[in-house]
Formats: sequence, C-alpha cells, structure tokens
Amino acid sequence: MKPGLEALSTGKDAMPLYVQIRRMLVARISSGDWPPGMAIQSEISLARELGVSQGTVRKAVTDLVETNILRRKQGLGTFVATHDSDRALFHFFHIADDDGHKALPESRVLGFRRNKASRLEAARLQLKAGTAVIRIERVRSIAGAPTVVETITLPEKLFAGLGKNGETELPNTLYEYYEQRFGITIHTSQERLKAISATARDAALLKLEAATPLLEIERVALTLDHIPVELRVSRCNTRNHHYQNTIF
Amino acid sequence: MKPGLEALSTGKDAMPLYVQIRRMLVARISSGDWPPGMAIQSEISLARELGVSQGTVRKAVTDLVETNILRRKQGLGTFVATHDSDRALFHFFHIADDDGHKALPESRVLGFRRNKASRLEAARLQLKAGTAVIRIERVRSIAGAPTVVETITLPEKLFAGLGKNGETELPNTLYEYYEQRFGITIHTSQERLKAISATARDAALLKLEAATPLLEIERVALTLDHIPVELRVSRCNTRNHHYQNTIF
DNA sequence: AAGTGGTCTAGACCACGTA
DNA sequence: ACGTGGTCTAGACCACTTG
Repeated sequence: MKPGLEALSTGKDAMPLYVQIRRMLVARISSGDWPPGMAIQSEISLARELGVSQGTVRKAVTDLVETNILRRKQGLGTFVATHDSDRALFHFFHIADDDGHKALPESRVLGFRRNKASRLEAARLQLKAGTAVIRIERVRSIAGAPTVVETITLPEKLFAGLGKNGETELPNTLYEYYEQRFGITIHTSQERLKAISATARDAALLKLEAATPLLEIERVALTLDHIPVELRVSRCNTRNHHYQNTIF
Repeated sequence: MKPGLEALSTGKDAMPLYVQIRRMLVARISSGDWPPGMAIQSEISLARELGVSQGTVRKAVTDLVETNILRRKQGLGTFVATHDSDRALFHFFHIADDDGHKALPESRVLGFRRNKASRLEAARLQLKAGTAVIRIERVRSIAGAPTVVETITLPEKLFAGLGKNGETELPNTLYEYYEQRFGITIHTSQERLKAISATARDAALLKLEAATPLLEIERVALTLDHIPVELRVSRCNTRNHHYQNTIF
C-alpha cells in the first residue's frame, strides 16, 4: 500500500472522511513526497484508491486550493502550489506606491553574516538562545529610489551554505529561492507593523534625514507545518509608498 | 413569483447555476429584503423553489459563508451576518499589544462637525468636491492609555441626523451602530498604512512628545455593493502596540 | 480520443437545536 | 418529533488540454 494510503477511519467518533483525506494530502506534501509544482493524483484515481466517491475527494482538494496549498488547472490536473513571482507580488508583498501600483523592488545585498541569534530572533524563530543564524542585510529600491532597509534572519541549520562560496547576491523572489534550493516552502506569514524613527544608518542608506519616521514590518514566515523559518525586519520609507491591506 | 425568483438561465453560455443563485442571494441581502441577523430560507426550500438540487444551493451558500456574508448554524439555519463585537475585534480591528493580545479600546468623542468634503475625503468616498460630510474626531484608549487619535468621515446624506439632538457619544462598535441605526452594513475595508510624525495636536492628545513617529491607518469601508461609506484615519502610538496581519 | 477538473442530480443518513 | 445544516454516494454530462 502506498504511503499515506492507510485505511480511512469510519468509526463513530471519526473525523469526516474529507478531513482525513485533506490531512493525508497535506502530509504527503509537507513530507516532500509531492514537491511544489508536481501534479497530484487525479480526483477519480484518489477516490478509487481510497474507496470513496469523487465528491468527497473533491471537497478535500477544494479546501487545500482555498488555502493556496494546491492549484487546479482544468483539463490538466491539480498541482502543488509554487512560489512564482506573481505569488510573491500579490500575496506576500504589500507595499504599493500612492497611486496603488505594486512592483517588486530591485534589491542590493549589503552583506551576509553568521551570528548567534539575538533574543528577538530566538523568540520569533523558536530557537534556543545562541543558536547559529544567518543574517542578511539588503536595501530594496523602487523605481530607482532606495525605499526599504531589510534584515533577514534564517536558522543556519535549515539554510546551510547560503552566502558561502562567494555568493554575494540573492534572487529577487526569495521564497522561490528557498523552495528551489533548500526545499523550504513558505506557506503563511505573520506581520507586526510599527512606526519607528530612522537610525543614522537607516537614514544614510535611504538618503533621508535622521529620525525620519519609518514603517517597520516584522515578519515571521512559517512552513506548512507551522514551523517559523524566516524573520524579516523591513524598515520602509513611506513618503511616497504605503502598506496596503484589504479586509474581507 | 417572489422577488429574485426569476427563472434561472440554463442556456449554453449561461453562468453556472450556483453562481446565479449566489448573485440572487446577494441581491436579496444588499437590497435589504433580508436584513442582517435574519434567517434565510433553508437550503431544501430554496432548492425546491428554484428547481435545483440541494447540493447546488449549498454551493452558492457556502461561497457566501466563506466571504462572511452569511453564517451557518447547524440545526438552526443560515443567517445574514451581523456586526457584533466579536466580528469587530477579530475581523476589522488589527491593533494588539506587544504580547499579541487584542482588546477593543474605549473611545472618547472630541466632537462632531459638519463640513464640506476635503479633496482626500471626496476622492476616497467617491463624492463630488464640496459634498456635505460629517466628521467625527475621537481618542481611543487601551488599558487606560490614550493610544489612537481617529478622524471618521461619513457622507451626510447616508448618515443624516448623526451627532445631532445632543448626541455627544458613540457606541464602541461603530459598524454595529451603522447597521442598526442607518441600515448600512460594512462588508470590506481597504487600509493604507504609513509612518508619520505626530502633530502638536496628536502629541497633546496622546501625551507624547511632538514629532513622535505614529502609525497612520487610512481605512475606506465599503458596503456589499462596493460603495465607500466611511473614511477613517487613525494615528496610533505604537510604543507598546502594533498592527498585526496574518497572510495565508 | 482520452483524461482532467467543473457542474449537477436525487437520493441517503448523520449531528444538532428547538419544541 | 421535526427541521436545520453536514457528510457522502454513484452516477451523469460539460469544458478544457494534450496526444
């Protein structure tokens, strides 16, 4: 029997079948059995193997499509979601200019450092104090103007080798890179926003006066299994840009 | 034939039945035919009237439940969503203290004014320049500490009578109030966040030094028909609080 | 032509809340 | 006991993509 195809439970207090199926699918995806971009089994084939009707499989798949874990393509199949630049732009990137237009900024890496996790980093990434981390600093520019100073912290253990062997630049869509190089897929992120004063360094990098108000975005990015894998602190000049959020 | 119960279209290029049904339900709700809190027809009854199966009605209803337009209660029925304080807190209010706890702040109204719409107000509320608006200013306090200075702008036409006849206070959950007193239901909101410097007035009201960085949240609230009905500009002291956002 | 997802039916039975 | 939503089946046919 294929992995993950244990018999479904049908007892009295059992979870609904579609919930069991959904969990089985998530398990196969987060285990790496079905990597991002791969087509999963068709609904009919799954239904036959599991001994349920197509509608039940369909409900499980629909749940995962709605949470951006799977993507359906009519006539083709259902695929494990990937991090392309569209997803980065429309899903995880919230800065727009004041006319409402979004564009992924170019980025310039200032440096890679290997350090022990600060108290904040350890707390946010659920690491023990002093765990080895990689710290990346970069400046992101929109339409040529430096707009965001960003510090990215990653657990060394999960991202071994990053920034070594003369690597001095990074792709613009980092989550795609994490997925392809390290097999780490970001699924959710939690952001905290505050208004702060630019430090002297911020001001120099963004060509602003010291103590200009900046929007600080502290983001923790989580995998499908809710494991925090990236801490990103972005300090943004919101003179001509803003953070946009739509609430349904 | 009841309103909204025109025959469903089944032609070749017709929309799927569940889309037609969903739109019919939205029309009945946004027209006020089914006000907030009312139970809608049961799925089976709707299916019989429309000559479709329960599953088709169910799919339409499910879509509306997922967009917070309807609420299902097993054993009871399906109800038009209302703005209770829970929804305000968990859905529209994004300020939390730095331990991650949310609590609706108390509010003190500083004044109601009737004015002509500013250029910004007119643009955001899609009004002609100079349209009459009501402007409300208030300070919101969390755990006793004044934390947010807020200016709320409403089209006079839709909120006639608000702030008259000696009315000097407002309920804490405004959207509930709009719904109950004016029959206006907020469905979506769009927020733009920036970091700004506290004005002298902000600083005085929030008991801060002048020019402290504040988080400015500019929110436009829309009805089900996507009509903007409220502009709210909140300036928040983020010394001990932050704006939180989760991205799935 | 064959295989995929997308819509729809006509039933069945279960879980829940009210009376 | 009754009516509600919640789950599930076993089929059918359509729309789309690829060989």
